[in-house]
Order: sequence, then C-alpha cells, then structure tokens
Amino acid sequence: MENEKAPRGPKFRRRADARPDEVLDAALELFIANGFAATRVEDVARRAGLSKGAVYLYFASKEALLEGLVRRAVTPIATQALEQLGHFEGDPRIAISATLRMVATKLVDPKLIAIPRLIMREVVQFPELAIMYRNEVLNHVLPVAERLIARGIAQGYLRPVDPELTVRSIVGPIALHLILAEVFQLVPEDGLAMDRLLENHLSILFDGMSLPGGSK
Amino acid sequence: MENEKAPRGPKFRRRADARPDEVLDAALELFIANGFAATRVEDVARRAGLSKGAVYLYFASKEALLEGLVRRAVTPIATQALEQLGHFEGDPRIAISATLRMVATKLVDPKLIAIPRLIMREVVQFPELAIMYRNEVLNHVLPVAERLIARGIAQGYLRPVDPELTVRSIVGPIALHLILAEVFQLVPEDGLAMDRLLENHLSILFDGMSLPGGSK
Amino acid sequence: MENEKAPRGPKFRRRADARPDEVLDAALELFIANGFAATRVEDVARRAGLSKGAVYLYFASKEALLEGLVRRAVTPIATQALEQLGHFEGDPRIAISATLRMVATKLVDPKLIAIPRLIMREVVQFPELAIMYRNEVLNHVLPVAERLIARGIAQGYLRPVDPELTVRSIVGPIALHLILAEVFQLVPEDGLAMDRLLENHLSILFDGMSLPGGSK
Amino acid sequence: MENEKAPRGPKFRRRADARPDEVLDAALELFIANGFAATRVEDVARRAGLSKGAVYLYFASKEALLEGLVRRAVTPIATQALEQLGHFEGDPRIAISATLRMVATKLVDPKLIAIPRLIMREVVQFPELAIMYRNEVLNHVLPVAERLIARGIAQGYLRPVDPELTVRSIVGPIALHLILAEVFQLVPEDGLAMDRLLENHLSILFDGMSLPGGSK
DNA sequence: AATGAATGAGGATTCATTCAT
DNA sequence: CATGAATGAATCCTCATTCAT
Repeated sequence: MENEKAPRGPKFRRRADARPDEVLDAALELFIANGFAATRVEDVARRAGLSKGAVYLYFASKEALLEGLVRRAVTPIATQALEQLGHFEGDPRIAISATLRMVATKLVDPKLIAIPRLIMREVVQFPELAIMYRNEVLNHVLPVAERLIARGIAQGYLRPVDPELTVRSIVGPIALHLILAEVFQLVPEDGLAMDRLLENHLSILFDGMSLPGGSK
Repeated sequence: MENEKAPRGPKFRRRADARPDEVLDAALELFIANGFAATRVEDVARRAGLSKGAVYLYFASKEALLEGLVRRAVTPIATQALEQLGHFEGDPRIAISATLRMVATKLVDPKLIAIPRLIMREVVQFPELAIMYRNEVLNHVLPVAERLIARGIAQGYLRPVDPELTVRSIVGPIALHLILAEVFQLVPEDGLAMDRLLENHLSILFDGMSLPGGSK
Repeated sequence: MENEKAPRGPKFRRRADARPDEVLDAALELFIANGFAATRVEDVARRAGLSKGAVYLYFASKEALLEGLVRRAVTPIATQALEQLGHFEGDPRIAISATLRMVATKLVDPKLIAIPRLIMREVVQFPELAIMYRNEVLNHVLPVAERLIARGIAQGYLRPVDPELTVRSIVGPIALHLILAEVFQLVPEDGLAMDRLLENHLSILFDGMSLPGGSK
Repeated sequence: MENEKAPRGPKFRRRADARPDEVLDAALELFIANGFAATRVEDVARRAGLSKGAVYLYFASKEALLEGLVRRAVTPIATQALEQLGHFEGDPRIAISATLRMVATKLVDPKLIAIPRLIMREVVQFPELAIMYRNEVLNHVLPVAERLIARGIAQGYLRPVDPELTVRSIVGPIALHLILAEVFQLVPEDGLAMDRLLENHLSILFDGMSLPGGSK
C-alpha cells in the first residue's frame, strides 16, 4: 500500500503521490493569506518544497491550482454527505442544534472556511468555481437541511415556515458573525465567543426574541 | 441614461469638477465587475470618458482609487446616521421590521452592497479599507441597533437576549441570502424573493420556528 | 527705456520681456540641481512663477530650454572677450597669475561653472551644445591665452613650451580641484581652500616642483 | 571580436555565471554612450544577448545596474592598490613620470575613464555612487600619491609644496586634456597627442614654465 | 498672453509559463 | 521527474506637449 520498494531516486520521495496534495495545501494557505492574484506560482512551489517548474508537472496553470483546490474540497462532500441528518428521527430541533454547534465550531478553524472564502473572493474572475461548489456542495447539503425542516413541520415540531428560506435564518447569523470577525475584526469583547453566539442564536431561532406574554 | 453624450469636444473638456466622482463611479463598476487586480487603470479611464493619464490628475495611484471609493462611501455615514432608530419610541419590533425591510430592499441594488463586497474581496491586500469601513460605518450603525434592542428588552418588549449578538441574528439571514444569490446564484425558484425571505425571517426572528404549543 | 507706459494687464508684468530670462534662470537652477532628465517642465514653470503652458510660449521644447541656456551664456563671450589679455604688455606671468586668480575665484560661484557642468553632463544627449560652447567660448578664449604664452616665450619670459598644451597645465589643476570638490566632495581639511591651491599651483607652474639645486 | 556568436540555442542558454558581468558590460557601454536616463533596460538586455526580464534576474532595478557597475569597478582597487608607489625608493619624480605616463596612456581607453565619467554625469541623481567611488578609490589612491610627494620633499628632491594640493597640479592637466577632447572635441591638430601633452606637462611640472635665468 | 486640464507615447517592472538540461 | 534560467506580454505610472478657454 505504501510502495514498499525502497524509496530511492534523486531525493526521497513521498509515497504514491502526495505531491499534488502538498502543492494544493501550499496554494490554499497562500491564496487565503494573500489572495489569488497576489500569490506567485513560485511562492506556492517554494512552500510546497519544490521548484516552480515542478508545479506545472501537476497543474497546467495557476488557475488550475484554484480549480484543483475547490475540486478537492468538494469531492468528498457528495459521497460523505450528512445523510444521517435526513434520516434523523424525532425532534428536528435537536438535530439542528447539534449540527449547528458542530458546524460552527468547525468553521472557527480557518482551514475550513478557506474554500468558501476563496470562492467568494475570486468568484468574479472564476465564476465556474462558484458553480462547481454550488453543484457539488450546496446542492447536496441544503436540500438535506430543508428536508429536515420540512419533516419537523410535518411532524408538528415546527411552525409552517418556508424550509428553503429558513435555512438562511439558521445559518445566516453564524456566517455574518464570522464575516464581521474575519473581515472587519469586529468581535465581542471576550473574543469570537462562538458559544455565546450559538446559544443566543438558537434561542431566538426556536423561540423568537419576543417576550411570550410580553407587551405585544 | 448612461453616457448622455455630454457636449464636449473630441479631446478636451474643462473640468466639471465632478471628474473625481465620475472616475470613482467608473472604478466602482469595474472593480465590482472584475475585481481590483483585473481592472486596468486605463479601463477606468475609458469608462469615465477620459485618458489614462487624466486619472492620475485626480488619484495618485490605482490603490488611491480604491481608498477614494471607500472614503466616499463612508464619509456621509458618520454625519447622516440612523439616529432616528435610536430615538424610536414604542415597540422596537416595528422599527426593526421597518428598517430591515427598507435595508433589504435597498441592498438588492448592486450599487449599495458594492462597497462592502469590494472590501470583503480586497481586505487581504488592503486591510486598512476594512478598518476604515469598520470605524466609520459599522461602529456607528451597529451600536444604534444594539441600543434599540436593549431598550426593547428594558421596556418589556423583548426577551433578555444579548443585543450585540442578536444583531447578527437580525441581519445575518439577509446577508446570507444575498451571498447565496450573488456568489452562488442560488435563489428560490421565483427569483430572489426578498419579500418572502423577509416575512419568513421576521416571523422566526420574533416568534421562533417552534410551534408554540407544539410537541416539545 | 523701461516701458514707462504704466504696467497694466491681467497681472503686473515685468518690463519689456524678462520672461524668457526668468524661465532660463529657473531652468538653470533646476538642471544643475537635478539634471536635465529629472527636471520637469512644470518644475521650471513653477519656479519661474508661471504656468506650464506659458513656458511653451517662449521655448518650443524642453530641449530648447537647454539650448537657450547655453546660447545665453555664450553670446556675451564672443563680443566681450578677454582681449586685454592678448594686448597685455610685459611679463605674461603677471597676466596669467591675475587672470587665474580672478577666474578661480569666480568659478567658486556655482552659477558660473553651471553651464560648463551642464554641458559636460548632457553632452551625450545633446552634442550640439558642446559644439556651440566650443565655437563660441573656447575657440575665442583659448587662443587668447595661447597667444599670451607664445608672446611670453618670444619675449624671453618663458621657456619654449607648447602654448596650446600649456593652457591645460595652467587651467587643469583648478578644474580638477573643483571637480573633486563638487563631484566627490573631496576638499582639504580647511574647506575648498582655493587661495592655497592657487598659490601652490602658480608656484609649481612657474618654477616647477623640483628643488632648484636639489639632488637631481 | 564582439558578439562571437556564442554557441547557444535560439532561446535558452544555461548561465555561464558570467551573465551578470555581461549585463554590466552592456550597461556600461550604453550608459556611457547615451547616458543612464536615455538607456532602456531592454537595450541593455538586447546588447547583453538576453531578454528584458532576464536582466532582472541579476539586478533588482535599473539603478542597481549603475551601482553594480561602480561596485565592480571599485572593488579591486582597495585590494590591488598602487602600494609600490608608496614604497618607491629614490627620486620620486621618476615614479611620478612613470606613473603619469602609464595612467595617461590607459585613460585614453574609453573603458577606463568610463566609470568616473559616468559618476560625474549621474552624481546629481545618485550621489551615493560618488561617495562609494571616493571611499573605495580616491581615498586609497590619492594618499599614496601624497605620501610620495611628501617623501620627495623630505628627501630633498622636491621643493616644499603642499602634497595634497600638488596632486591636483599633477593630474589636473591630464584630466582637462581629456575633458576638452571628449566633451568638446578640442584636440591638437595632430590628434589627442597625449604623449606631447605629457612631456610638456612634466617639464612644466618639474621645472616650471619660467625661463631659469630669463628676464624675471 | 496665460492657464492648466487632458492626452498618450514611453519605459520600468512583474510574473505566468516554457524548455534545455 | 525535476530544475530554474529565460522569455515577453501585460500594466502601472510619468511627463512633454497640446489646446480650449
């Protein structure tokens, strides 16, 4: 499995071919840190530990790096999928809470929002990236969430909201919180406070911000 | 409506003094359409109806165009201000609804989200733009909203939510809806449907998505 | 003589037309200070107190400024001339000493070497300037000096040196002294010390540096 | 002799490592012929037999070419040095004559005065070049000559002249002769006649132009 | 005569991409 | 496979010159 034939060659080489992946790793870091335009192919090469020319052995162009990045991030989704969510039994609010907590926690890791952020930034130059991401990720994930909501309504757990639009209400606050923090460095006094945001958001999401018996 | 074929000689025109503004208008359109890096100064010039060199009569560099753009967008805010919101009397949910409807409707106009979008895209290259926008706009607008919420709580209209974080819950869904539409071209079947989104969102925002007496 | 008609016009104007001269003054200062290439026509205009366009009323091009500068400096020479030198009676060493002292003292004023320096610098770009200077100045002045030397020889004051080449021996040390000072900032400890240089130079020039009865 | 049609493919050639030197050679020729400002980097590249971009592999900027040129010319001096002059035994006039003849002969080669000429021309734009040349060359060479003179005085060969200023008297005439020739194309009828100049100059330098027992 | 806004050719520099080795 | 020297298109910016006012 690991190419037991002793690794000999001009210089030690990784197994099979981790090279393209290493190049993508390097590219992702630099694209995120400096933007696509401001990143030189040579920078990517250096960070990946090979030469400028070698990058072109794996990727036909600088743009292909971007595409490869998105493709790599996108591929597992379609197969993996959060199918469990769709088959979840019982109160969907529990699934929503759990998933949202999980998602939000993960998104705090810059590596994970990296691809969506990259796409948002480069979409004008390379619209096909956004299309790919939509087809491979959003079009798989969003419907699952929508079905969960729909079932929650059907089963009497939720009010009759519009599932498609309600997904925006569920995820939007988290997205905005991250944008304000990352782009504008606008965070609460005690830091990102994603936990507090989640609790505040979930409570509003499920029960609204109105005072139940309040002056209404 | 655009390019009214202003009465000017083939080559020269006395400055209308609107020139810098015209250049910024051109720059904004192109920066939004193609990104900062992919826009050539000459493109801006041509669209503004003058020559490459003339742009440099008004702006010292290409980057100065970007800064000028943000500065122009930002300046009126500090003075203008949505103070009325802060002084609003009575049920704050009415103010929130009205404002949100107003804001969401306006944001559909690409010209209005242009600057924030531009900043989101170029923030890595020019972080000072984001800082400027934060200081001049967000730091003025967000506190007003927070005070409105705080007062709503104090006056018994709202549950004791965290005002700062709740602003994310109020605005986030709209932001995400626009991002999905603009970046990923993900819109409901009947189009952007901002009205429907707003109603769905406001109803969840105020009353939650749980069925009041529902199986809970 | 001074255009007694009251000076009226949009703005006070100098008599007759000092304008071209003022422009040349400005140009000379800037060309010397920054070089021809690094001086912008607008700089010249501003220093001369008029607008860029106005410069072109007097001079057809930037290059014409340079030419005008040299022409102005050169014109008086041909007429003025140091004819007295040629007609000088008696020991020519007295004339040489006196003239050299006078010249050296004057050359310390940057304004006076300005033109030769300018020509030396720009000669590759504008060889005609050097030609003009040679024809109008050097070809008038050098022969006078040569005749003085020739007569000194004929009259038994001087050894039979080559008059043409000896002019280099007379003027060269002063030229080099100025170059070392201006270009390389190499001056004696007590400053330019032109007086000391002159005395040292003249004593060598007339009597040599050998010790007369010295070990020879 | 120039451009030996080096055996290289139409487009590529492995670095001979002489590349930077070849580029400097090209730059020197062009800078001397046309001046720094009037020389395009592409001209230098073409003359060196490579492309515009390749120049930037070796020199960070056009200005770096100039600096590299001076640095290259200057480096050997400090080590090399004319120390023999300082240690010369016996009549210093012999050393002076020999050295001056050698120097003057060499300086007729345009390649050798190239650097000082370049510096004289560009000193206004790049004063650090002159400083570098002064520190690395003049400050090493001039003191040697001064010491030689001082010793000549101490040993009774020379009159008590000022060594520092006398160096001007020794070298100045040659410098002026070259300037008149190169800048103003003023040469004796029989050409540059450096030999004749030297003999005339040395005879005056050592013995003065006065007729010894002459009418004085 | 004077102004200064406008022009546009010119040139330095960068960097994706190629290819001889 | 890998290298990195070399290429040259692309683009920012400068500034001499023009000309409507």
